[in-house]
Amino acid sequence: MSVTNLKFNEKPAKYIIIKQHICQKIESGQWPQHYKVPSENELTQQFDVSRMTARRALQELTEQGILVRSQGSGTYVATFKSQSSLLEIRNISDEIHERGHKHHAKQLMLKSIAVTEEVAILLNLKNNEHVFFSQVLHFENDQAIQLEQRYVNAALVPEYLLQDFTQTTPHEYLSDVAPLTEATHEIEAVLADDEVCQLLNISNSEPCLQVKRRTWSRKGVVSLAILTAPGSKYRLGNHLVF
Amino acid sequence: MSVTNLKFNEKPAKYIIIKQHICQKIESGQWPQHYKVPSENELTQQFDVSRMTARRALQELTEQGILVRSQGSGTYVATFKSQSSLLEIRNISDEIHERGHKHHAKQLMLKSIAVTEEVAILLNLKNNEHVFFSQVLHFENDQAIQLEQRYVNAALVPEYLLQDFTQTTPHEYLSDVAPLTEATHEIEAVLADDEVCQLLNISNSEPCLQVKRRTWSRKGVVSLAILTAPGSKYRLGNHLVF
DNA sequence: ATGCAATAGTTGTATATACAACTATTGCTA
DNA sequence: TAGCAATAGTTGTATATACAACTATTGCAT
Repeated sequence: MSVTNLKFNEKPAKYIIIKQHICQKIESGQWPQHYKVPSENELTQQFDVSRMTARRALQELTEQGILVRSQGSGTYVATFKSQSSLLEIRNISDEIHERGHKHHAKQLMLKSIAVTEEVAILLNLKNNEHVFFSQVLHFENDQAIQLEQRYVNAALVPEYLLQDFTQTTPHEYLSDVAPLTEATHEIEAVLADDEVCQLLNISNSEPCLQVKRRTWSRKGVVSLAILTAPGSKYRLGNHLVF
Repeated sequence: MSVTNLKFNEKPAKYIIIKQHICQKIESGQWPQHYKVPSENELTQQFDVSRMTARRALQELTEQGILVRSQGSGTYVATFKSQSSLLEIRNISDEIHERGHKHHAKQLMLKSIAVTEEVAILLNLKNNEHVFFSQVLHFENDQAIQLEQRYVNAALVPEYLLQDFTQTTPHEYLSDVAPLTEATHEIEAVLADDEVCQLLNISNSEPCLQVKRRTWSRKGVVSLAILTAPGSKYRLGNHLVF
């Protein structure tokens, strides 16, 4: 959660000092997740700066994912501390689209099931609670290239919203009902199980990229999506190194 | 390269309009890479806004990686167009460190070799030109967990800088000589070849995450690093979904 | 107690201004 | 011609201000 961007022996700019102060509070644990940080006006007084300078500190930390701001309400410590941003990976469907390939998707099922132990942990549910489970198979030029398995927390999402996942990403169908605040992802190289191999028409020795995406609203974990894709290369972003 | 963040039928804010205008120029190809975009003052006049508003547009596009700014010189279209930021993956060494595991690394070699065809393409060299090649094996609690193979463009980096890669990332050893402006990454699931399997002490059926990182200076591609890691899970960042 | 209106507080957008820091060019001088 | 100084232009930091948009609370009226 480093903030400094300056040479030695130079006094950092005021907005940098405020950023460092806030980061220190968060790193030390004094300001936990969801803690309401001082408002722009309070920082203005504390650090004897103009509101625009205090604002700049809050805004940059928000862009870094460390804080979350809400107009009319305040600024809060984000649920997960930000991490150094070195790489980016883009939304897989976007990537396919913009490469000019012909993309379509087919929803194989949508039903209510009892969660497995692993899914229960990731969705923060008790064993055997029910979730909505859907499978969507994505095609590129009529070849299956990615399987999406989505588990949606039934307690947080009304059933009538759960219909067609072939075109929608979570924030598209949930934004009104339960605003998503964050998403976490885990990426891993795996060998798919037999069922997935069959759907994707690959052998069980072919390495696949697997992305587990969890989306959050303020009420808890809303959904878990497991994306499995063989052979794909993903071009990652191009942040400036410094 | 979408910019909009607003509801339908609402007039976007002025700084959003300027961002859209710039994005449109870049997307259409009218403003190619390294094109010098209008200065803050020029945008101020063109759009009849204050300098701070024009500045905000340029600054946000810079944070998105679409533009690059240089004090005293100007603002330029970045080398690679930015992509929608949905995921982040953090620097692998950082990740290991912060998990509290004991990490160390061993440099297996450093020598000058003729490039293979694939490396030549990625480094933008001709076949059989020479590069510096190093292999660094990373350990976590004395177990090999990642192999880093780095190819450095000899024409852009003086030899005396190439010594110990076990502790350094590219921008640490290159920042003075050839400022790195950008880094691109490709991520893939692979099966490692026999040599790599032996170094990492894994079987040749174990899927590995492989990240290819290319770093750039203004003079061209500086280095290619190929990171191969079996079994690892990488926690990805937590950008707000919206 | 419930519902609603007013209010205070917070973030969002926008302007105008000033000076500092840095870069690239111009033009002069040796 | 080569080197240096002055200069114009650009981005960086910082302040002061105004109003808009939104939220949460307070307090009143029913």
